[in-house]
Amino acid sequence: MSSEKSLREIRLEKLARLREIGFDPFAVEEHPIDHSARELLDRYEELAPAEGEEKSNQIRFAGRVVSHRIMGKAAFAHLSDGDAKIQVYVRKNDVGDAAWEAFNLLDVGDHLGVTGHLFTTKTGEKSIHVSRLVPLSKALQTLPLGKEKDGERWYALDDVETRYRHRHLDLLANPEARAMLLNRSRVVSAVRSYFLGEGFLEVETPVLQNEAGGAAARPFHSHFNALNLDVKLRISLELYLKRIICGDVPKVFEIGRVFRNEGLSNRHNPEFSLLEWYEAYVNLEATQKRVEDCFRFVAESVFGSAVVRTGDVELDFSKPWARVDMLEAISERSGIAVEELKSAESAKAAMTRVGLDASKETHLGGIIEKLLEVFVEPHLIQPTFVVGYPLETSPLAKKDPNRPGFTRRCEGYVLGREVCNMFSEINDPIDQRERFEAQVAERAAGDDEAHPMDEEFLYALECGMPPTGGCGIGMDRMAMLLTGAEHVREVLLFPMMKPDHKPVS
RNA sequence: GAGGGGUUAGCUCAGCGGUAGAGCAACGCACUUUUAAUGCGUGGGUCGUGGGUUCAAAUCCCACACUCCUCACCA
Repeated sequence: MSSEKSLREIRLEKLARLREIGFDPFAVEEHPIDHSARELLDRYEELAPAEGEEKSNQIRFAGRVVSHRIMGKAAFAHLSDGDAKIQVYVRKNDVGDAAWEAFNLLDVGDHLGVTGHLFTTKTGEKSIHVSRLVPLSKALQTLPLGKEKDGERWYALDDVETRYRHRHLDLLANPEARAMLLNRSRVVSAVRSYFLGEGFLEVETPVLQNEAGGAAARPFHSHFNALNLDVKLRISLELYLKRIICGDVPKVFEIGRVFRNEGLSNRHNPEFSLLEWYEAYVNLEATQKRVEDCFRFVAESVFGSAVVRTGDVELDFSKPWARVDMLEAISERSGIAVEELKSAESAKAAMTRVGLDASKETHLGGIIEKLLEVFVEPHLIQPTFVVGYPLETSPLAKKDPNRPGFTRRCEGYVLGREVCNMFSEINDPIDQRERFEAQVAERAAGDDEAHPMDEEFLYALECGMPPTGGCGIGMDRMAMLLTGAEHVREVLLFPMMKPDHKPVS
């Protein structure tokens, strides 16, 4: 576009002029910074010089020019270091003719380094009185930085597509979006430090696999040229991690990207970060306790409190989570008697009676989970564990010895959404083989998400795995609920987007 | 995959058959404590892409692309 081209050309001309007068911004390699903008503002009393001592109390700062006001032979600008911004005051007399011209050649978006002393303007704003300035980069594009006063903002970057496709613009222009993304990273770091602090070993297992197992999902397919081998991208971390347990590493975890070839939604991105941990010699209840500890630790270390406010809800992670029995919860919310959920036939009839389509259901477990999803999940706002999952949908969880047809499995819910899935891992290789065989039969019957047979994993179990508790938490969903994000894309730096055929501005 | 909304200047948006608009940003001049700086002046658009209807299309119709929302799909 010609107008945009001309804006860019104007900036290129300014760059050329900067170089002519000895201020080539791209030739500069460094500009040490004594304090962040936030520090300068917070520690102003301590850092500002006394009257007459300005020259011996110089500080260095650098940041992006986010606004500027030039008034004849003096000028103001705000420099942002991303976290906060501070005003700088430049006078022609103080910096000299060449630097003054250089300053006048700056645009919003450029990076500038300054040396000067702290002072307060007539209107009361803590600022830097500049004695020396160094342009550090020239932005050739105009940046969508809005104007701002007293927390009110004008003309900021709002277009969702631009925010996701050009995330750097979002990061530098939208403080709320930036905070969410940074907090997501802090959540992941806090999770890692929790498990390291608890004596877990962090590992990395293969992304490229012959068979993608450990979850019910369609995988992505790829090809390894050197071995002429079709491979799949992992859909979970589970089976490799349990093989490490079989190697007598009793506490192990991984935080890694997994890939599921499924739809997009406000809670689904095809690649997402999954945390899984496995702990030998502990039961389901101990794993639940770990989930509680982990959430409390993360909330406290990232947000400073175990009580997190998100939207208009206060989530309390300081207390043990509520525990509800799956069938009882369904019964309570749907009016279906627990007795009706004992056989596929009666459960189907009940499902139809409450107005749901039962025609696609092939087994009791699927019906029960569907009923849970419809009737119970939306009500689980405060942290809640739903205990007792059906055998058919839990091919890797130990059978509940006291309850035929059910397993020692539990899922945690917060804000009406599943946040974690944990169970006592099957360590009986004969049982595990039977479960896989049942899954293979379902796959043969047309369920392309049924779990494939994994002989390598079975061999490891045959070599002996101790009783083990394991759990998986979607890190993106965890970040969403802690940051109050409504869309998973708000906690992903670069969410999945179709190729854009429009010219890049 | 289905339905609905959107795509106009760098950004945020208005215009919805009759010569493409505003604010901010940009450019010029003035201004050595301003802060959504101010005053005066100036430039900037294949109106998402491709067809069609019409004397005339940003505007109406069709197709396509991207996008958002809802639904479907989604241990």
